[in-house]
Formats: sequence, C-alpha cells, structure tokens
Amino acid sequence: MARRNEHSRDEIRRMALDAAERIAAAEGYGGLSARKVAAAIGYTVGTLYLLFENHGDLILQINGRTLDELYARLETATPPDEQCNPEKTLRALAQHAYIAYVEAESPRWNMLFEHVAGRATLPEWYRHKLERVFGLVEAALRPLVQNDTEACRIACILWAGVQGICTLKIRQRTDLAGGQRAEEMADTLIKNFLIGLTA
Amino acid sequence: MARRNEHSRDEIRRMALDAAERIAAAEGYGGLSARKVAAAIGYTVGTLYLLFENHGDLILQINGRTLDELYARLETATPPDEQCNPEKTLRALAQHAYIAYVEAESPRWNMLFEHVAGRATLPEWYRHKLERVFGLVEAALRPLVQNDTEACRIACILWAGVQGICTLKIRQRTDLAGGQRAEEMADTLIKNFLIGLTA
DNA sequence: AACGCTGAATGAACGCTGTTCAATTGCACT
DNA sequence: AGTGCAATTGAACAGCGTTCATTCAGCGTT
Repeated sequence: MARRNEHSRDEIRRMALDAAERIAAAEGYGGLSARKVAAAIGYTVGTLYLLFENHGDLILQINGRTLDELYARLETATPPDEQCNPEKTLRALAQHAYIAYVEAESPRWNMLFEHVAGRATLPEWYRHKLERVFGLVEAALRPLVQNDTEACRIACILWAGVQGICTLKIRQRTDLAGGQRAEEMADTLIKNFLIGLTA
Repeated sequence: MARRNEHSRDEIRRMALDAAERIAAAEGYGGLSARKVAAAIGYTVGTLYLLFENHGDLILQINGRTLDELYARLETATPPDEQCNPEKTLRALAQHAYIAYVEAESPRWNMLFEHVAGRATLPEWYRHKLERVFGLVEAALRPLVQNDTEACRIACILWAGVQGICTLKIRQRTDLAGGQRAEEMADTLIKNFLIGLTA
C-alpha cells in the first residue's frame, strides 16, 4: 500500500515521538530502534526517514520535549514571590523539581546525555530550550550576584554540580557516597556553595 | 587454522585491551566493535568471546584501566606534605590532574559513563578501583571534616560536582556557561564549597 | 612413525541495527 | 478512464553482538 494519506506529516511526527518516548521509557535508550517506532505507529522504517533526518535527530527531538517538561516542572517549583529566599528557591528547584523528575523519568533524563551527538553542534532551537532551563536557575541566583553575566557563570557551575549528583544517583553509585540520598547531597552542595558565594 | 598457540591467553587479553583502547581513542565508544578489535590483533571475533564475557565486559576492563590511570595521575598531583592546605590540594586534584586527564583522554573518560551497564551491579574489583580514586579526594578533605564517614559523604558531593563540570566541558556546552574554562568552573565550585564547609 | 586426543581458533550463521532508494500504489485531477 | 503525482513501502546493504559446530596444530601414547 502507498499513499494512504491517513495522517498529516505533523501527525505522524507526533505519533512517532509519542511512541518513541513510550519505548524509551520501557526499554531504555538502547532498546529504542527505528523499526520498533515504525511498527508502533503502523508505518515502516522508510516513512520515519522522511520525518527525521536520522536516528540522532529523533533522539534530539525527544530530548527537546524532555527539556520542555523539565522546564515546566522547574517553573512550577519556583515560588511566585521573587523576593523569596534564593537558597530556598534553589533547593526547591534541585530537590522537588529536578531530582524528582530525574527519579520519575530516569530513562528519559538519561537520554539527554546518552546521545553523544557525534561532535555536531547543537541546533539553535535545542540550545534555546537548554538555556531556558538554565535560565530558571540563573534567575533564582540573580539576587546573590553582581550582574547577569555572573549569574550565568554561577548557575552553570552550580547546576553542573547537581547534574553530577543525579548522574551518580542514576548509575546507582550512591553507595559510594555512604548511601546518601541525592536530595541530601544536592542540599549540602547548594547550602555550602551559597555560603561561599555570599561570604 | 586452529591452535596457533602463538600467544598465551593473558597475552591476547592484553593485546585486545591495548587495541581496543587505541580504537576507542581514535573513533570513540561508538566505533569500538568486537570485529575491529579482533582484526587489529590478528584474531577473529570468536576468540574475543573466549577472553571476555561480552562487549560490556570488554568495556568494563578498559574502564578499569582508565580508573587506574586516573588514580596514578591524581596521586602524583597530591602533594607529599599531608599538612598542606586542603583547598590547594583539592584544586590541584581537580585542575591539574582530573580535568587535564579528561581533556587529554576525553573519549576514554567518556567511556566511563557511556557504558550504562544495564542495571547490573558493578563487580567488586571495579568498585574497588572507583573507591580508590574517590579515596584521594576523601583524604584531601579529611582535615576539614569531623570523621571518615563525613569525609566520604563530602568527597562524593564535591567530586560529583567536578564530574558534572567535566561532562559539560566534554559535551562542548561550556558556551552555555559564558565560555568559562572547566578549570575556572571547578575552581569556583571548590572554593565556594569549602568556604561553606568550614564556616 | 603413526595414531588419537585435546583444546585453541575459526568463521559461518542468527537476529538485530541504521540507512537508502527504486518500485509500488492510492488519490486527485483532467 | 486515464494520467501524473507523491506518499509509502520493503528489500537491500553494511555493520553490529553473540553463539557454536567444525577444524586442525601440537602433544602424549603406542
């Protein structure tokens, strides 16, 4: 059969991404193949390659969605009151939003890093989504630093730290850390770092 | 041909690991296949499976060697004088040893994390090598904390942070951090964290 | 010297992967 | 009804990890 015209290009795209997310959540990054995605949406591999440049592109699209979810989650965790205690905000971001998401959706979060992107530069739209997430951390930090540039620098450092802790958690190596929970670790990191920052 | 007996089992093992390291350094984790390793040492795939349980096992062995190299490098960066300034020691460990290694051998270091190990527990010998590396950080921190348990907890947190920064660096996303160099970032992290710790 | 045993080494085979593209075929239009 | 277009196919390619029946070099025995 050909020319079914049952779904628009965008519909198929959405179906494919939905299916891919389901598969990745169930079987992890390694178990996510083009043929499985195609079968799940009732099309064939060839069709997928009309919608996505290649496997890496598919992954990147999913990661884009993940970043959106992450942003939404972090945003709701940011207290509306801008005058709120920055430390409290940052700890809330790390614990109740970021780490909670990582634990709930670890295969998805993992995929953000497992796809190594073979040295190719990240596309503009993806960088934008990344920066939007970092931006929330930046905003929370803003009252504690001199200017925006400084906020960006510090936010990246601090969040790289939180990511490192999450990686440790996901790779189930928290036993190396004396069985601490990721939340405690992030708490300690943020607390001490901020003391140093404001000293 | 069969039964060449040109090399002992251990010799072939060593040859295979050497070749695999060379391939991984040149083509990255993705380009490292059993067939390539076999061809590089003049044997066939089947032989490799007499020496390694599976692909993951081969990677794990290489990672073991990487951890050894990392340990050696970190150790020479530790000043002999135990009374030395802990902050200086930690910054030396991070900058001149860890980050320098990561930059020089980024495909190898990356492999420590790219191989996800499919939820299987790490073997004892590997855990030991890991702990040995963390131990150096722990030792440097020891003068600043109450007891060994605390040193372990803090070392893991701080080093997770350094790893996060290295990940950012390797994934070429330091532009997100306003173009900071990894060394500066680690410096800032360690400095501020230690201020908080000793406050 | 000839034999058989043993185990080191092979390499074909299996089912999977990403990726491509000539061929097919349903739909819209004349 | 016929024609052209383009959406969709699915076979093909090269490569992957993994297995295992088969082969055969070298040794000990006769």
